[in-house]
Amino acid sequence: MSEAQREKHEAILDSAFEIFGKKGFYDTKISDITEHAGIAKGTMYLYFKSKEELFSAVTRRDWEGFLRELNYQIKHADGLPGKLQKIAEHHLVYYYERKAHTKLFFHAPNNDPELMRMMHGFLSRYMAAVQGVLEEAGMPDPDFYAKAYIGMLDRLKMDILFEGTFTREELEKRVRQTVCLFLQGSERELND
Amino acid sequence: MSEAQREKHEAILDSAFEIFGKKGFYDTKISDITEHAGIAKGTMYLYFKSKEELFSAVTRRDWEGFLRELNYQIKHADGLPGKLQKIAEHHLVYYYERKAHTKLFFHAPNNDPELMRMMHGFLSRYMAAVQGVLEEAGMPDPDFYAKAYIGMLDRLKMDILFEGTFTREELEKRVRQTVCLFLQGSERELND
Amino acid sequence: MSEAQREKHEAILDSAFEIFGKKGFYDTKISDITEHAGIAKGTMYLYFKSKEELFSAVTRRDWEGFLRELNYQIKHADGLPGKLQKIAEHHLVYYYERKAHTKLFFHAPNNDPELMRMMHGFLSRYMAAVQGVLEEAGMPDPDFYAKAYIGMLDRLKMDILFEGTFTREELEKRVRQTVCLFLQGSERELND
Amino acid sequence: MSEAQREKHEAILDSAFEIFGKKGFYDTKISDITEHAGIAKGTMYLYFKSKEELFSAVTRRDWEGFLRELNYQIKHADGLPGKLQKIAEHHLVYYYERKAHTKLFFHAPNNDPELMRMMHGFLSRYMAAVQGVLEEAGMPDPDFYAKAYIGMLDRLKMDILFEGTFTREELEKRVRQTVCLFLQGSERELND
DNA sequence: AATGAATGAGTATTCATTCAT
DNA sequence: TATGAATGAATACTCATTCAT
Repeated sequence: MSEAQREKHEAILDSAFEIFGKKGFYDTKISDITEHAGIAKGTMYLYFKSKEELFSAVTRRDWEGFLRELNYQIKHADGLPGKLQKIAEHHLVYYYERKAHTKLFFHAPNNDPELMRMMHGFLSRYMAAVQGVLEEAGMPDPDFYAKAYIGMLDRLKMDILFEGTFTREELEKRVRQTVCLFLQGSERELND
Repeated sequence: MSEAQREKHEAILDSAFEIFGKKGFYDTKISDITEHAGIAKGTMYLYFKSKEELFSAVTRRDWEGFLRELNYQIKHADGLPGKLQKIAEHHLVYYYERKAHTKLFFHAPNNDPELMRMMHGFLSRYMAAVQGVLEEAGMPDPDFYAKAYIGMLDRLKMDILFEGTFTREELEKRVRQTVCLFLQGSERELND
Repeated sequence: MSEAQREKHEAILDSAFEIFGKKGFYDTKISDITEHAGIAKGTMYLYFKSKEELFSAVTRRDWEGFLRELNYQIKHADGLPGKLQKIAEHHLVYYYERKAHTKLFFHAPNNDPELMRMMHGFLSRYMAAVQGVLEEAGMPDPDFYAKAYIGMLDRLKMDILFEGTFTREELEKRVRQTVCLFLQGSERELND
Repeated sequence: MSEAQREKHEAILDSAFEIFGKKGFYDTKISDITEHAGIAKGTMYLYFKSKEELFSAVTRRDWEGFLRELNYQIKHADGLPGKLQKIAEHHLVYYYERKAHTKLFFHAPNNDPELMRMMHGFLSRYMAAVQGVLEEAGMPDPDFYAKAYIGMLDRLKMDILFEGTFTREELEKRVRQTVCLFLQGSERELND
């Protein structure tokens, strides 16, 4: 693939990310994307096999970036609390930066087994990364703890996505609270 | 509405729960549901305004049952740990019993604002119930803690839904672990 | 048919005249009419065989009234000009009084051969009445002249139906002009 | 639009004129038209927005031809009687040639405001042309006389459309009679 | 490589009519 | 007679994908 082709490939992905993120999979027409990219409808099919595959490619690029950055953050943080904090921060900031593209996560194609498999793979890699951190620290049952940690983060992202007024400061507070809850539990907060 | 009508209304909901749960919203044809219910296509429209509304009604009935049972469990449990345990158990058992209907949760109509609003309402009521338990126990920032707790449970349900071999025993273990993590944190598990 | 039945029969026709006249054949639902008449849907079918037949019956009643009155007017007028004037007056006043029911004339069922035949019959009787007047006065080719006269009137009714501001005075003026044109032609109006 | 496209556009209009004219708007399926034109169903929608718009386009093309020819005839005729004769001839010949397409005029879509507006516009242009002829000849109240003249013609066309045996000779006779009636009236025909 | 005209499968919904009560 | 719940036929339109140029 030539340099020019690589650029067109990226341009299509950029447009698709924009439009899918704004209107969702089903409300997006191929022509919406190709017009936004300034190319003909047929051209998209030279680069991607189908609308579903284009959506998959958008998602894949996004997730690969997520995981690359995640692993970088984990590698450059020290200690379990430090690493957990970076993980939480990364998770929440990621969605904070994609507030305008929520439909990418909530209006995906409903019945594409290929996409399902891919998403499952990404979640596994995310899981594995967190599990690795916990194992390294000597945590037993890292599978359970990793899932629980990610679950917390995933629920907390909701406010970020759908509450227009959520600030970066509140986000940082959530990060600290989550790490603290995960490590020390909530009991110590109770009035005896 | 007569008794006979109430029964037909329920019968349609039962069929819709079955078929939507098995094939998802988009892959289900109205005729699939009405044939399964043994009625004519037009009859469905005497009871529900549209396919979307039928899906909403199925979801609503299910969620109302979820919340009714949840509140019952909370009321009849004692102490914070006891109540948290019942909440976790309820959440996970609910999905355990609906393993055969996963599409109900993952293949809903993508862009029905009415349904979105309704789901949001149910999540709020779920949140409020958990928050109430935490507040009662004197927990500060109950909003944050409730979200984190529900997040953990929601992530853990995934294995239940998609891992065919998940047993009731494993489920009970997950419940105990979750309560323990939530109250005491994970740090104490570390090998120093 | 009992008296009560005759009354219900008329009540249904009255409702149908109202609703068909306001919304047209295709945009009128049987239930619109029966609700307006305060009866059940099925009851209509005890009095009329179908929606088309109901429309036909409405039209028939209206036309029969038109023709009855027409013949009465013709009988009680003297001389050709007098009779022609009454005919014109009757035609235009008839539509003037039905300004609120235009859809009865312009949104009839499109493909009901029965109705077509019936309408044709009424037009023939209308024609015959006018022809009779002309024949009586010794007019040759009364078929042609009757058609021409009715054609003029029918075109002139349009303003009455669709021009909201049309007054009874203007209507009377039209009547006089039409009779005059028909008898004496337009040439004498020319500036030589 | 390329030459090939212009041709396809016309081909669709031709087919639609045929089928609408034979079966009427409501009894014509889009697939009837596209099959007759030898194209796919979707292709029609590349050229026309909807079934209604296609019908409008057919009607428009037909009326534009009618008005073009009308104005040509008027321009090339001399004197009021000559011009009136050409108008009558044109009106009646037009329908004579469309005897096989009556449904185009009597089974149009019932409630398309766009089409109503368009038809109104064409009638106005027809009116204006006739009015122009009368005004030019110094006729007072040309609005009334134009309407009356067109009304006569419009009623006379009926025999042409629905009487299978109507000949061109009879048509010419009707034309002469109509002009004569319009100019000189019918009174002079009376036996005193 | 790029184009964009042509294709055609696929389905929710309405409402006149019936008939058991 | 009157009711009204149940029926089921019937059809326009969209848009992802193809392929001749």
